[in-house]
Order: sequence, then C-alpha cells, then structure tokens
Amino acid sequence: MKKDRIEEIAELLDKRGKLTLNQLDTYFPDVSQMTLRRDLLQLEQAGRIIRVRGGAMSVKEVQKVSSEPYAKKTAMHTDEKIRIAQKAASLIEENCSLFIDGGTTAMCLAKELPDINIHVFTNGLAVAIELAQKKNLNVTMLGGQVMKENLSTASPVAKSYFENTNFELAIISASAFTPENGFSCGSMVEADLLKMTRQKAKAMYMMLDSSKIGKIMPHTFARLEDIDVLITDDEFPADLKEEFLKRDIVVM
Amino acid sequence: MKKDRIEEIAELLDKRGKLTLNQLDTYFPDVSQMTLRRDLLQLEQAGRIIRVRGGAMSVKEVQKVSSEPYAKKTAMHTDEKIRIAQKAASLIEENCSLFIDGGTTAMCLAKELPDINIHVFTNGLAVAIELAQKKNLNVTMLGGQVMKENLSTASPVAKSYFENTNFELAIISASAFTPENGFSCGSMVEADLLKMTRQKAKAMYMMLDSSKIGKIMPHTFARLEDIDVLITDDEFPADLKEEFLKRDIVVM
DNA sequence: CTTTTCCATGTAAGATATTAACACAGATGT
DNA sequence: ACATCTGTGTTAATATCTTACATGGAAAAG
Repeated sequence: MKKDRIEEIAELLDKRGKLTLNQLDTYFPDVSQMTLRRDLLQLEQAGRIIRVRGGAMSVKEVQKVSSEPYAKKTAMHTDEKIRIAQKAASLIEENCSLFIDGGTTAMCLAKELPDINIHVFTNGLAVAIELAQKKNLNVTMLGGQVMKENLSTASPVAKSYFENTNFELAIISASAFTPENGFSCGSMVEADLLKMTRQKAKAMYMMLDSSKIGKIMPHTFARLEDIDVLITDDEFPADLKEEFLKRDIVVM
Repeated sequence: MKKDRIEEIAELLDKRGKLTLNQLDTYFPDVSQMTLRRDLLQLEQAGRIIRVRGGAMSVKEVQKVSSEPYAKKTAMHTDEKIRIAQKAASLIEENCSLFIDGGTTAMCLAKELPDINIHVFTNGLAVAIELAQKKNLNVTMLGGQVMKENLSTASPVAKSYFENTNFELAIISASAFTPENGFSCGSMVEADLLKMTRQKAKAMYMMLDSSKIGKIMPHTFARLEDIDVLITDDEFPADLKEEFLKRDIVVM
C-alpha cells in the first residue's frame, strides 16, 4: 500500500538521516525508482523531508547539521551555552511556571527543556516557537515591539501583562557582567522588563557563560545579590565564584 | 573576493530561503556557475546551507519548514496564497500602520511586504520573525498564550494591548467562509481578537483563497458586510462576488 | 626582479539524476 | 460491464552535477 510505504520511508529517513535513491531502492525492491521518487515528492510537499540530489534527507537531520558545525561561526560559545542550558533544564520541575528571556542562551535552554507540564513565559519569538513544539508545555508570549537584533519583544506596554501573571522562577541570561555593574544588557526596555521579572519571580536563576564576564552594557537590570542561582561554565573564575558564594548564591 | 561572495550568498539564502543556481547566477553575473557551485559546496560543508537539486536552501528555512503542524498548512495552496498576498501587499502604502494575523496566508503576505517604513501589529510568531528581517519596518507582537497549531497568540489579556494602540488597516485571513455564517475560525479567543481588530481598524481587508469557501468553523468573527476589501484568487465564484459588490465591497 | 607555487576561477565533456510523457493494470463507483 | 481514477512502470528527453584539465594572477621564494 502506498501510504504504508511512504510512512516507512519517512521513518527510515528519520533514523538514517539521509538516503540515496539507490539505497531506498534496495529497501523497497518491489517498486520502481519512479514510484519512490513520487513518494519522496509527496513527503517533501508535506514538509517532512528535503529532497537533495540523489535522494532525500529528513528534516530532523538538517536540524542536527545546523546546530553543530555551523554553530561555531555564527553564534560563538555555543558549546558552553548548551552545557549551561542543560544544567538549567535539570533544575526545572513539573507543574512549575517560569519565565525565560529571548536570548541565545535562553534558546538553548528552550531546546533542552523536557516536554513536561510546565508553563513558560517568554519574550523571545524564536524561544516561543521552539517551545510550541512541545506538547505538554504551555507557552505564553509577552507582547511588545519586536527588537530585530535578538528577536525579542520589549515595550513599556509589556508590563501590563505582568500584572495578571505569576511565575515562580525566572531563568534569564545577561549580555554582560562585572561585579561592580552587575548584569547588564543593551536595551533599556529590555532591562526594564527584566527588572520587573525579578520582582515578579520568587527566584531568579542567571545563566552566564564566562565570555560575558568583564563586559559592560549600557543598562544594568540586576546586581550580584539579586539572583539566587548562577549557572555558568567551567571557565568561571574562582575568585568571582567566591563573591557569589559569600552571598549565599548557588553557583553551578 | 571569495569570502565576501560566499558571505553574500549565505545572506541571500537566509532571506530568500531557497535559490536556484540560475537565480544565483543573475545575482553574481561576473562569476561562472561553477564557482557558485563551489561556493555552495563550501557553505554546505560548513553546515550553513543544504544543497538541493537546482540550487540550495538555507538551513534556517528548513528549520521553519520543520515546525511540523505548521508546515503542512504552509505547503497547501501556496501558489494561490502567494498571489493573494501579492495583491494585498500592493495595497499597502508607506507610513501606515496595520494589523496582520498569524495565519499562513498572512505569512505569505509578510514575505511579500516591501521593506518600507510601516508599522505592523501581528499575533503570529512566524509572521513577526519574518517581518523582523526587514530593516525599515516596525513590528509589534501581540502577546498571549501561544496556540501550537498555528503559532499565533491569543488571549483575553491581549485585548489590553489594543487599548493604547492604533492602526488604520487590518489585513486578515479566515479559515472558512460561507455567506450565511460569514468569516470564521477555529478558536474562540482568536475570533475575539479579530473582532476587536475590526473595531480598532478603520478598514479591514480580507484575504480569502477560494478553498475556504463553503467551509464553516466554530467561531464567526466577521460577517460579509464587515469588510472593505476582499482579496481572493481567480477561482472565486462569480455569484458570490456579486454578493460582495452589492455591498460596495471591493473584490480583487 | 624573476621564478615558482598556489589558489581561485573558467571550460567543456562525461556521468548522473530528474522530469515528462505515455502506457497499463487493478480498484472503485455507476 | 462500463467509465474513471489512482498507482505504477518504462522510456526518452532534459537538466543538473562532477570531473579533469587549463588559465591567470597574486603571494612566496629565490
């Protein structure tokens, strides 16, 4: 039957990542290449695979491809970010309600989050889309003017949102940190939003990869003592770590 | 220089999603196809693009496609949608302020919109991201709970947004239409939002591809006489067209 | 200042993959 | 039993891709 075969092809491709027509042909010796081609065409139109010269590849495979070698050029320090995100994700429990910002570290976190029953608020467009893939997870997007650099929203209006929303936990990342200037970012409205987040949330976890240390951005939104947990990588300077521990902030 | 060209190709692909070699050739008339091929090969090895028969596509584009439930809709009736979107885009003038919904037709419109100084409000995540690519255009995302089926937001809270915002024009699309039941969609909160949009906007343009005609969805958000312009395709039934014209609605 | 080497590029032939066009058989509905 | 449709196969025509080799100019070596 046609449907079954198409389904089987899709599964094969998901497993193998990529297949040539000849490989497919050996899997399905009882139909012609032309038929397989037509099947692939259908799968492509359904958005499930990408046809490439010689065969096809699964969309999932493409996503893998995109995350690894590409990462190094576009977004730097991705490996650290992923590890930080994994640590952060491990802290999240079912049935909680949390805020995640819209930065790239937050995006990594979104990918690492388990598909369990939690409610997530975010101001990141890409983060929201990523989270929308998860069936058990509930996402609320904060509205506002879209900042093109980082695909996040922020606007004074966004504040009105917070009036009726509650979350226990805010997990955010900063663009820059120094002990003197605290955690800072480049946009005032964003800083505003994050400050408000701090007030709303019972606890605040900060994701900070060590490349951000020593940098200063125009708008500080939290000081060292405002956070409850600092999630960072192994390069994090020991003396700085002391500063956090002194204030009873968990560093991991 | 080679590097620059490769970079340029990558950017082009990110914007256009997909390009054939011939298209690339017209963009870079001073190098041979073979060179462009080699460039694409390099980009592929860097994981930034996927080479497909005839050309290449950006990894980002693929990731969009992979938003699966969304992808299925995206794939359907695309040609009509693009043509409708082009018509709609041609109606938009500089310095105006408009609302676009989050549906797939709206997504096509987002792609067709010229990069001029306009302000767009939307409740579609993908639409917002698409529009954020344009430098001169201003985007505001409406917040709310994210509906996973169509990557749009809608929630009673969203209404509060509208209190301080103004736009002249709303260009929206319906999931279903019959003369008796008007324009309808599947979600109550979404219908609510669109009704409110109607009140806020001076004019409402409706994009409706003919495949939607005769279908009924649970929640009507506008009746035939509520709209000012109907943008549709060539398959639109003549008798129905009469109904609109009778009410002084422009049909195009 | 020359010579060498290397790299980006161009050309064209040959290999490969894809589409298009037509044909056929079995299923489905009238 | 007839028409129709859908899935399939076959082949030729077309389009695309790769390979191999040639060229020219810039950087490196002499």
